[in-house]
Amino acid sequence: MAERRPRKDAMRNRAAVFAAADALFAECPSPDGVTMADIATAAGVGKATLFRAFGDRTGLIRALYEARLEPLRKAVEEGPPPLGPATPPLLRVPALLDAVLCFKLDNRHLALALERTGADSPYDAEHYERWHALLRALLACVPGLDGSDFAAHALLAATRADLVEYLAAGKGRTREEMRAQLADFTARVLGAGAPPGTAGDG
Amino acid sequence: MAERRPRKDAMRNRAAVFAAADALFAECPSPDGVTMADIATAAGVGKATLFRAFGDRTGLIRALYEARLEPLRKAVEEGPPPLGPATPPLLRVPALLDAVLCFKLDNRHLALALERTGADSPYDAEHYERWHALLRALLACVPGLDGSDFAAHALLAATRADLVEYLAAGKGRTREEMRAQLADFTARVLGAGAPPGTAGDG
DNA sequence: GTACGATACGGACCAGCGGTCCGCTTTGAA
DNA sequence: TTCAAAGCGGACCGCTGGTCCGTATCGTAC
Repeated sequence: MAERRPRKDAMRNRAAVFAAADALFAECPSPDGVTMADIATAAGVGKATLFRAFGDRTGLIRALYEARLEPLRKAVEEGPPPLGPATPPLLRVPALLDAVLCFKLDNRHLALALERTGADSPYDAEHYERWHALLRALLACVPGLDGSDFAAHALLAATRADLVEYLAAGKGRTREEMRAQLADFTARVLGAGAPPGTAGDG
Repeated sequence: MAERRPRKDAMRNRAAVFAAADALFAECPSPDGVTMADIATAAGVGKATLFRAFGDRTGLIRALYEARLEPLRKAVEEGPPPLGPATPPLLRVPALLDAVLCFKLDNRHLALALERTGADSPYDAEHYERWHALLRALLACVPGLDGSDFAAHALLAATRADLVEYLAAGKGRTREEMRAQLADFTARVLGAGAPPGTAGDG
């Protein structure tokens, strides 16, 4: 076994850092307002500890984000409908997008920090690939929908963190308004191939 | 007269800075790799000149971007169809989005630099408001399309610079592939009312 | 309980960035 | 030619992400 369990204090510090970072990002209006030194101080650890544990700022944010995302990921991969795998595509796609939107609303600060963390494209993140691959596969089942690959990107782009932030904080959109609008848009994309008369709901 | 013409050297320097910055951003893979000092050196001016002329880094990038965008803006506001105002909405919307996509492809470096310029949201830029307002107005004419406001945001999000960069550079998509896919997607959004005579699927 | 090697800690430290300041040069009109 | 004002530019500053190394802590073998 090359695996060696980390020391207790290391684990405790890791948890403390997560908590502190989460709180700080939540408080601060702009992710850039939160420095690594801030996080270290708030967590009661030294700066070097952050970098040792997470590599760099991006690594810390990403780790935190993925940790928060974990429940949703699990619900999608092995949970019950409408998120889980047993759901038919035409229902699952809107459910997925709605879940992503809600997650971003609930974790705006983190999503924002992640998506604009310096030089890294948000599209390089592993979880994006996951969402995209899944969505693409589902869209491929939709009749008449050409280019499911791009459509998946486009639909996910509609839930970009800074757009969500802009609409929610800047434009005062409520959560339910945004959910309804995204659902409308999604239905529009999904439903164009349906023969007239069958796609009744609005 | 409150207006006083700027001095010759000031104008010449401004032009030199534009040229240098454009070239540097085009060369450098990441916008962050281009520093203000780099631009100043390449333009043959002092750093302070940059800040005096443009306020800060964001101001410089924004000014450069808007300058490059100017022809397109004009074409949209007073040009001939399919971009100009005389075009019926169902034709103009795809034309606009295609034009935006092409612009971002042609100016990837600038668009990327602008959209992730530190703390500023790309949605605060004036030109975004312009595009959105226009698109929204056009979408409002599309029968059966609820939520033209959000739909306009979502369609524009499909042309985000980092997505374009990701698809073009990372995934090797050609220009024409991307144009076609965006056109498909746009048509899908526009055409939920069953496009006449098309046997599209298959 | 104690001694000891490995592991992790943390604050001083560094390079590089955006942004500012002030003495000097250029400009253009009298 | 003169001269005031507009503009210039490189030294300078504060702050950031990131690193280093002496030191404290942990887990273990005795």
